[in-house]
Amino acid sequence: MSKKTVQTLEDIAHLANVSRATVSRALNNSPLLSQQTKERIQAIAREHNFRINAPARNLRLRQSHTIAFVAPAYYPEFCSMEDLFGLEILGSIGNGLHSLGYDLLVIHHVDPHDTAWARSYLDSGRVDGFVIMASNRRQEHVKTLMQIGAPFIAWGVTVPELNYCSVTGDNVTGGLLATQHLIATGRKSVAFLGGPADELTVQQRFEGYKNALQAAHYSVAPNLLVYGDYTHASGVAAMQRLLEQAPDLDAVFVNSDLMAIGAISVIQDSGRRVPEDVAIVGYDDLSIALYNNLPLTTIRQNLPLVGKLLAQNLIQFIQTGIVTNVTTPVELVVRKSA
Amino acid sequence: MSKKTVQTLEDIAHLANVSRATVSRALNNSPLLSQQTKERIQAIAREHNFRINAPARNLRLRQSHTIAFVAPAYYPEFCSMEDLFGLEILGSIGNGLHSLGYDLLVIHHVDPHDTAWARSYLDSGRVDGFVIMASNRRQEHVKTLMQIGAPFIAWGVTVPELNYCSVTGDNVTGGLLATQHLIATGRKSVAFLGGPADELTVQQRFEGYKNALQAAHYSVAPNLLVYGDYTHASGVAAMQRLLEQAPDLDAVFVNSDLMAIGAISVIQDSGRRVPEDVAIVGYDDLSIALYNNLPLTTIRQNLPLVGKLLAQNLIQFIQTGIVTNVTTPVELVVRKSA
DNA sequence: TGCTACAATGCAATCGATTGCAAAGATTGC
DNA sequence: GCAATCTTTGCAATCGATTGCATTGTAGCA
Repeated sequence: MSKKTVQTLEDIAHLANVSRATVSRALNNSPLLSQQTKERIQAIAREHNFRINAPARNLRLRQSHTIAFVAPAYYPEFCSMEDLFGLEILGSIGNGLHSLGYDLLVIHHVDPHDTAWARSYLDSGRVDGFVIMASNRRQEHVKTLMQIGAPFIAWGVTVPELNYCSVTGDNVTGGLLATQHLIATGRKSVAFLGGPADELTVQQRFEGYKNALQAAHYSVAPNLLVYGDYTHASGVAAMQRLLEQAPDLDAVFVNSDLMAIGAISVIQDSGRRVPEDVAIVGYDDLSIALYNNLPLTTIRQNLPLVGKLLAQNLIQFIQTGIVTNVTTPVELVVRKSA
Repeated sequence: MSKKTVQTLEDIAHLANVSRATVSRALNNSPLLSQQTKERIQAIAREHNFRINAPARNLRLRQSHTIAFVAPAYYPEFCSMEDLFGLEILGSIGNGLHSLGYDLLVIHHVDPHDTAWARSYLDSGRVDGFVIMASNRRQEHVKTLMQIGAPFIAWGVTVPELNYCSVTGDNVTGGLLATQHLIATGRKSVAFLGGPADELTVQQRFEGYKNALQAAHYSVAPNLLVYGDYTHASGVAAMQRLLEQAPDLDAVFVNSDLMAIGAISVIQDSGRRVPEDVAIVGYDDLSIALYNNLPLTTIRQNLPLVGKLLAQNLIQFIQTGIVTNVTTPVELVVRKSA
């Protein structure tokens, strides 16, 4: 348990018989040094297990090499789909950042109207930028961050007229794949249980749904359309409405796994069977989709890719100012519910 | 979007017509300053929305005010109960740390045999300590961290003979509550589907199970005992064995929600109904327990409290060296499966 | 040999907050 | 009135890494 004795550049400098400056250049692979010297010093540093002091470096360079993930507020008694989704995505962001030499800080933001939190983290030099989960409900965040000029990237469809980095799933294709699958398996009356109707995300999924129906010469019936807010409870309520409006439906494309699970319970309570009488396709492929008692057929977002892109593109923006808006692919995962 | 002009102590010092030193003391509430001066300076700082520069402070104080949460390795294709549990606990740790003025860094640790990661974070001054999820399988981590003298706190039963901080659920009571509930609702043959048999956690839950049985004058039958590894798949396998060994059981106390869900599917596939024919009690009360198609009766760990304690006690240890080992309460949550 | 050009390295200031010590000012006691 | 004491504040060194500029050393060329 010997305490580390080689802690600073100075220490390495002594060992190598050079100056601090040279060690610094060697470790940063500066072209000013001869290859030979660099290698010699790097070897010594490695040998002594040298780790550069982050606070000192951050102070000097005026950057923290740290990105904050702004987690949705945490309510133990209320767990929305976004919370679960956010948690599942966290890991892949961490991986992406790590390979770029950045650390991941998690901050729990409570009050969406509070504008001080971002400044506070930025001004104090603790983070270089933010990753936020931006549904429409959180557009506030986007606007706040834009206003204070904070570097950030958002998951979700870009708010029109605002120019910022984003990564979003291919919602149109998602809606298309889900609906095509239901049609292909012989369903005749396919309903759409969406997230909030005013969200672009939801409108895009609806477009995919509509396209698939039209391609199969199905009509888009208004009584087959309902909306929730991604939560389990809203899925239950929406499904109840749907069954009243269209008792003879035989399939539902649901905009989240959590709502899908709620919907399934309503359908089963009504005496119908899933998937025999009514087929269900969910969205996101959270772990609950797989582990649900009736494993969910669902649209999988490529979370590892999403996380990697969020990390890479944010850092690119910070370093170069280039704004990127990318769309990630989705795929259909067929399990038991459809 | 005016760029901040008041960035440093120096700036505040000018505004207040005092020196850097005085401003520093005022903000740190030093007793060396008169109350009047402190308030005046604090007011100015607040007014100008001053945030102290973290890297500079960290450099000078040789501490980062940041704690690392060591997340279990992230495998997109394999999501163990511990991963989910870890993710759900993350939020509450963050809250606990935040109220103590600490930040939360998430690090994804890949290789359990790699011993360099901890040193690396510590030596570089990026974090002051670690929170780890320590099941038996991860005892390696505990030993590694002890060896290098890293400050840390672990979730889980303490490894015997090692002296470190820990927080763990009241497993004996958990086992007791679950089993008592099953007995109280008239079950006659209550099985135990545990995690790994060599884990202390599991042994404690078994003790609670045994105590409840004995108090009700039930016998502890060896054919009612099986073990898994917390994963869904292992729950399925274990339940199959159980049904062979004891086809007439009418209740199972399962050591994790994920295994419970697997067990339920096996039971249903065998033509039995849950809870009518076989009652199931899970463990942890993860979100999947609530949202499962058949909502799980389970033992809830008080995650908000757990997170708070992990945060508080780790920081206490860092500051004072006091080693604490606390046990947090659990409660029975009755839903549909038992 | 003498001069220029350039490669390799070192010096020292800098980033911003903290703190031991010194100094200035206020108060008390005699 | 003056020294002694206490309160309040400032000076300046310090933490460790980076980098513009200066310096030393070496090679090339006439």
